[in-house]
Amino acid sequence: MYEKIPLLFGTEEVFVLKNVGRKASINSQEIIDAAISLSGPERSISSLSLREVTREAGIAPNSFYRHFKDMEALNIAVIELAGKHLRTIIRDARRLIINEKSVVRVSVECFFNEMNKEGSSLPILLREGTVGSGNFQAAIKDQLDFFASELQTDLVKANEINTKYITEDTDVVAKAITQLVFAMGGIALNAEADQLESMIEETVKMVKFILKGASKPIQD
Amino acid sequence: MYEKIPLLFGTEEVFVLKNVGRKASINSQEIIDAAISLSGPERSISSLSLREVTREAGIAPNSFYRHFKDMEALNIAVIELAGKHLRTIIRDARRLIINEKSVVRVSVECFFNEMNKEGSSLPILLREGTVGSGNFQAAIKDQLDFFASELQTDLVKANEINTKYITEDTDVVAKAITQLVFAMGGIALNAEADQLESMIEETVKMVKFILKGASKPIQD
DNA sequence: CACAAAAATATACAAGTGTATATAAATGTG
DNA sequence: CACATTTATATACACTTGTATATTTTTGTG
Repeated sequence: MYEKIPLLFGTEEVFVLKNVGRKASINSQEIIDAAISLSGPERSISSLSLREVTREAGIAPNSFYRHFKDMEALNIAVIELAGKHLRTIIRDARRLIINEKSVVRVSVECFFNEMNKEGSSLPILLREGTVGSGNFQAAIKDQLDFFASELQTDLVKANEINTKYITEDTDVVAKAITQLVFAMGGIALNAEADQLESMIEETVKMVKFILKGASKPIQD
Repeated sequence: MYEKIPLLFGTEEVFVLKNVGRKASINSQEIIDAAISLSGPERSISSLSLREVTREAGIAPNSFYRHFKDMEALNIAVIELAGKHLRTIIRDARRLIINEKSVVRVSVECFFNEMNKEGSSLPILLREGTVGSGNFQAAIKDQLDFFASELQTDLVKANEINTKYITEDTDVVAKAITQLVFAMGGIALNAEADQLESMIEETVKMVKFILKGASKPIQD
């Protein structure tokens, strides 16, 4: 798709990528969307066949290779997309936290609501557990670690502000909350819509238990 | 394999199952074992093909049908077996609890150790997350609910004995601990052997946080 | 308008799949 | 020993899969 064009830039020779020939009419995103729409409660992303995905995307099987090396590459791309999605959700959730509602409740509610939106990529991150190729699993682990790491940062900050209690072992607490919320989210995916509210309530309780259990009064 | 034999038993007609014809030389257990040995970190049980399993078991593909209706039936049988396995482990763990070591530590250690034994069916219960046919997922959910329910019973008992603190919301606490231990177990499956000890330590901490966070002093 | 380059498709093939049907092997009973 | 009955295998078929190779379609550039 691209051609390297040498240019003299000052004394340095640089290259510019130049587009020649036919423009790509198939978008990688369309393939990703097809994979997401095919995956569901009964179907994990890592079990989809190349032909299934291209069929859903409405393209020829071989066209796939212009965009991804193989199915593993596609699956990892989907996971990374879902991770990005997740981060924007949580960032947005923080903005909603004015003062009255608890941080925990707002975050969990955002998480669960976003997860139930049509075409969301979040469910994939929750469903795909601990199976798949090594690289695929590593990609999922990276996203969870990312989530946990941001959460830990928040806990540390909260410790600096709070004047009465501090949270111990912020790394373990962040990991525990992450695992728990993701596990509960995964269950909620298969639950009925009318059970969602009570599952949110349960998850909030669980997270609060962890936070309370990991806190101790400051001694001075 | 069996023939219904009508018998007059008092005034009631009853049936006795009688074995005629060829004795079964293929054991269902062998097929189950084949499935377990084929599943691993890179391969979920629900993604195995019928022919793969029969090949591993050393039998003809069609012989499979004498023992299971289809792959879903086999997968569910494996899950139920793993569940039984899990229950005996936890029962044994309780016997080990004399007094010095904490209940939490002993249970978690047993869980993690058993999970790493060669040919253990436990990993399947941890790996297979929230994908697969409806019946298959329901089978997994049943096992986790069973685990959580036993745990809740223990918590209620502990409340009756303990004279200073009681645990609130024992159902939510049991569910949280179950989800957390299973999630951590799933991660540990893919971890290096030398990280196992620290993961046990982390899990113990997490569970204690939940228990502590859900407890309050008795007021009289 | 040619012409080259890239994108997308068409065709093809070997390998694997679930399972229907037919056959063979093994076993208890008369 | 037959004979019925059940277990297990053999063969076969239609279908799906990943991908190699060849071809067509589309586009930018001279």
